[in-house]
Amino acid sequence: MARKPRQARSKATVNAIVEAAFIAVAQHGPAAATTRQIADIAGISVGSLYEYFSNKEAIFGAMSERFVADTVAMIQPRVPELVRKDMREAILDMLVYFRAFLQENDELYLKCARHAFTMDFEEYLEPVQRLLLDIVTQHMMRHPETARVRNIAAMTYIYINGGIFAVVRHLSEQNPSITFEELSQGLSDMVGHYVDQELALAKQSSHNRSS
Amino acid sequence: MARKPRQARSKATVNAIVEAAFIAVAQHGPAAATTRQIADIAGISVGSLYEYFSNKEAIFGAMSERFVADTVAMIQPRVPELVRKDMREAILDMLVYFRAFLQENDELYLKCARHAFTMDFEEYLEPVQRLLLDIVTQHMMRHPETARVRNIAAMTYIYINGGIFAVVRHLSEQNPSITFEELSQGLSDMVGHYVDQELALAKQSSHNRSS
Amino acid sequence: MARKPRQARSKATVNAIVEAAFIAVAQHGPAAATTRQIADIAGISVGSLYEYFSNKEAIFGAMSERFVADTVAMIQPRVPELVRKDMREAILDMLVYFRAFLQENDELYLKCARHAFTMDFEEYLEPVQRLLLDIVTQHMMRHPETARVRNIAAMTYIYINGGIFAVVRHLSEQNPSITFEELSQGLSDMVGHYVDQELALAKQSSHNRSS
Amino acid sequence: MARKPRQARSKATVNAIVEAAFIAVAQHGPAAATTRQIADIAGISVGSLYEYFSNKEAIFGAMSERFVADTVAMIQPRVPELVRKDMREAILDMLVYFRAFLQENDELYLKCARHAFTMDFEEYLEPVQRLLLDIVTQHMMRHPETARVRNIAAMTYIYINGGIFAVVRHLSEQNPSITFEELSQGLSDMVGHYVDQELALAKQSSHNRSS
DNA sequence: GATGAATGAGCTTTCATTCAT
DNA sequence: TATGAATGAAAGCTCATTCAT
Repeated sequence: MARKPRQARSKATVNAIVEAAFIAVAQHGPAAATTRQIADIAGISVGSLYEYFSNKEAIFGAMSERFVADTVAMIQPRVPELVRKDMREAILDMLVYFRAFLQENDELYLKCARHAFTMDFEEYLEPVQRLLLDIVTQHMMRHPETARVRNIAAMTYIYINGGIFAVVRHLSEQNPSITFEELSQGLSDMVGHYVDQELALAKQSSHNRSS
Repeated sequence: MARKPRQARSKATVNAIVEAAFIAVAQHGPAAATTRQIADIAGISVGSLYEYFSNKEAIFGAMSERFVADTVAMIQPRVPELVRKDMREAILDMLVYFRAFLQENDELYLKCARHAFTMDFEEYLEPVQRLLLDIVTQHMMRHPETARVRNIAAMTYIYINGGIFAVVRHLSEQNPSITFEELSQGLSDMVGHYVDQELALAKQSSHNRSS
Repeated sequence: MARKPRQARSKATVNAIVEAAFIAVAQHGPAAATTRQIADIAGISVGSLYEYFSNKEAIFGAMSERFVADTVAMIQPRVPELVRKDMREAILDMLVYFRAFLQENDELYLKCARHAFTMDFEEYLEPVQRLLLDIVTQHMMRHPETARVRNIAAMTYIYINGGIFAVVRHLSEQNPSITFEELSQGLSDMVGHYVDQELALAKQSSHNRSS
Repeated sequence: MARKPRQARSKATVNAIVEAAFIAVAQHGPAAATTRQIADIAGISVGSLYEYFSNKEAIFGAMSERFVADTVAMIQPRVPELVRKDMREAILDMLVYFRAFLQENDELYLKCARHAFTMDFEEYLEPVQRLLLDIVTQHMMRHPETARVRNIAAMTYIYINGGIFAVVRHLSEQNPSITFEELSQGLSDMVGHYVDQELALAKQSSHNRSS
C-alpha cells in the first residue's frame, strides 16, 4: 500500500513519476512500459515508486487524471473567447489548440493518446465531456437561434468521440491522405452545415405551420 | 499426389488459430491473451501454433487482416443496394449492418475492437477505406448532383474514423447517454445535412455567378 | 496454474521437486526457502517448477502429504508386530523406529519437522493420528484388560502431540540434558505406569463395589 | 543531571517495541510481520526502531526473552503454594495458570506461541526449565517419599516439552477432540499415576530386598 | 508435422535497512 | 535523537519461445 508522504517534495516526486510514466508509455505502450523503466526515467528507485503509488494500475489512473486535467486546463481559459465566436471558427480554434496540446513535448500526449483508448480511461473523460457540453450550452445562450437544432446530445456525442479520435488518428499517421487543414475544415463544416441545415428546416417548418 | 490436402489442412489450422485468438483477446484483452490460451482454444499445441505463426505479433497481424476482410465481405455484397439508396438511408443501413457485424458471436468483434486501436491494425484498415470510397464514388455517379460537394475526401475520412470509433465506443458503453438510434440518425443526418447544405451553397453560388 | 503433465516422467519430476523442497526447507527453514533454490536443487528451471505446482504453498502441501505418507508407510507394516507386543516394548520400538525415520538422509525429516509446527500441516496429520488410534484399538482388543483404562482419548492425544514434539525437540538439541534412551524409557513408562495404575484402581474399585 | 530519565524512556521504548512485535506476530505470523508494522504499532518511526534493535532478529530475540520472563514471573509467586499441594492438584493448577497466561490480551501469547517453535527461542527456554525443576525439587523435599521415583529428569523433560506443546496445540485447535479439562486431567494423572506406580514398585522392591 | 515439457529472462511487488534532515 | 523517504536486492510468478521426442 502506498504510504502518503507529505507535501512539497512528495508532490514533486509524484509529478516526476507521472511524467516518467507518460514518457515510458509513449515509448513502449502501456502494456510494455515497466515499473522499472518508469522509476528509472523519474530518477528514483522502484521502491520509492511504490511509496507513492500502490501499483502500476494506480500510476495509469494518475496519468488519466493528469491528462484530463491538462486538457481541461488548456481549454478552460479560452471558453469566454470561444463562446463569443462563430461556431465554425470556434471549432477550428479548438482543433488547433487541441493539436498543439497533443504535439507538445515531442508529441508526448499524442503518443499516449494512441493507446489511451485501451486503458479504461474513459471513466476519467467525464470532466472533458462536461466542459465541452458547457461550451455548447454557453454558445447556445449567446446564439439563441441555434436552440432549434434537434438532437444536440447526439451531435455532441459524435463530435467529441469521433472528432477526438479522427484527430488523434490523423496526427499519428505517417502519410495521411488529407491535410490537417482539410480535416479540421471538414469537422467544422460538418457541424456548421448541420446546424445551418437544421435551422433552415426549422424555419421552413414553422413557416409551413403558420401558413 | 496429395498436395492440396496438406495446404487445405494448413489453411484450416491457420483459421482455427486466428479464431481462437479472437476469442482469447475478447476474453482477456490483447496484453493478457497468452499463446497457451490461443493454442488451447484452437485445439492444437503451442508447438503447432509456432509452425503457422512465427510469433504472437504475427497472430495479431492475421487477426487485423481477418477483421478487415470480414468487414469488407460483409459490406461488399450490399454495395449495389446501398449505392441505389438515398444517402441518409444508405448510411443508416450501413450502421445497422456494422452493429450486427460487431455483435455477432457474442460480441466477439466488438470486444476485440475495443482494444484494436492499440494494435497497429490501422495500417490494415486501408481496404475498408478503399471500399467505402468506392461506395461514395459509385453513389456520386448515380447521383451526379452530389459531385458538387466539396471536400469529399475529408468527409469520408471523418466519417470512417469518427463513425467507426463512435459506434464501437457506444456499443461498448454500459450506460450510453444516447440510444443507438439517436447515434445513427445523428451520423446519417450529419452527413446528409452537410451534403444538402453544400448543394444549396453550390446552387446559390452558381446562381450568383450566372447572374 | 499448474499444468498437469502426464505420467512417468512427470511423476519423477514432482518427486524431485518435493525432495528438493525438503532439502531447501531443512537448510533454510520454510520462510527462507525460495522457489529458485528448490528449482536449482531439483535440477530444473523455475518455470518447470510452476508447471507442476501452482505456487509455493502447493509445494509445502505436497511436502506435508509426503511426510505423512512416509510416516504411515514406515509404521504400517510393523503394526501386526507392535500390537502383539507388551505395551511398553511396543512404545519403545515405535520411538526407535521414529528416530531412525527422522534421522534418515542426513536428518532431512528431522530438520524439517522442527519447522513443521509452523506450517499448517496439522490438517494433514490426521492419517497419522488415525493410524496410531488404530494401533491402540487393536492393542486393546488383544489385551482386553486394558479396556478398563479411563480417558484413553486424552492419553492418546497427549502421547501423540507431546511425544512427537518431545522427540523432535530432543533430537534437535545440541546438548540434551537426558539421553534418548532415558527419554524413550520415560515415555514408555509414563504410558505403561499410567495403564497399570488405572488397572489397579479399576480392580480395587470393582473389589470395593463387590464387597 | 537528567541521567535516569533518558534510560527510563529508553526502557519504555524498548518495551513498547517488544509489545508491538508481539501484536504484529500474533496478527501476521513471524515471517509476515514487518518492521514497519511493528514501528507503527509501537508509535515510533522505523528509524527509531533501529536505534534500539540492530535488526529484526534482535527483536525476535527480545520477544523470546520477554515471553520466558513473563512465564517465570507468572509462576514464581505461586511456587510456595504449589509445592505445598498434592502433586496432581499442583499440576492442574499450573495448567490452569498457563492457559490463563496464554489467553491474556486476546490470546496474544497463544497466537505467538503457535509460531514460536520456529524461532530459535528454545535456547531461551532454559529459565523456565530451571524453575520447573526447582519446583519439582522443592516438592520432593516436602514430600520425601517421592524421592524414590526413578528418572525424574526424563519425566520433567517430557512433561515440560510435551505438556507445553500439547496445551498450546489444544488451545489453538478449532475443534479439539477432547476438552481442556480432559487434557489437563490426563496430564496430571499421567504424572500422578507414574509417581504412584514408581512408589509402589519401590516399596515392593525394598520389601523384596529386606525379606 | 505435431507435441508439450522445459526454459529463463523479466515482470511486479515487498521490505529490511540506511541516512540526510 | 528521532524521523521517514529512499533504497535495491530479492522474492514469487508468468509466458513467449524452443526443441527433443
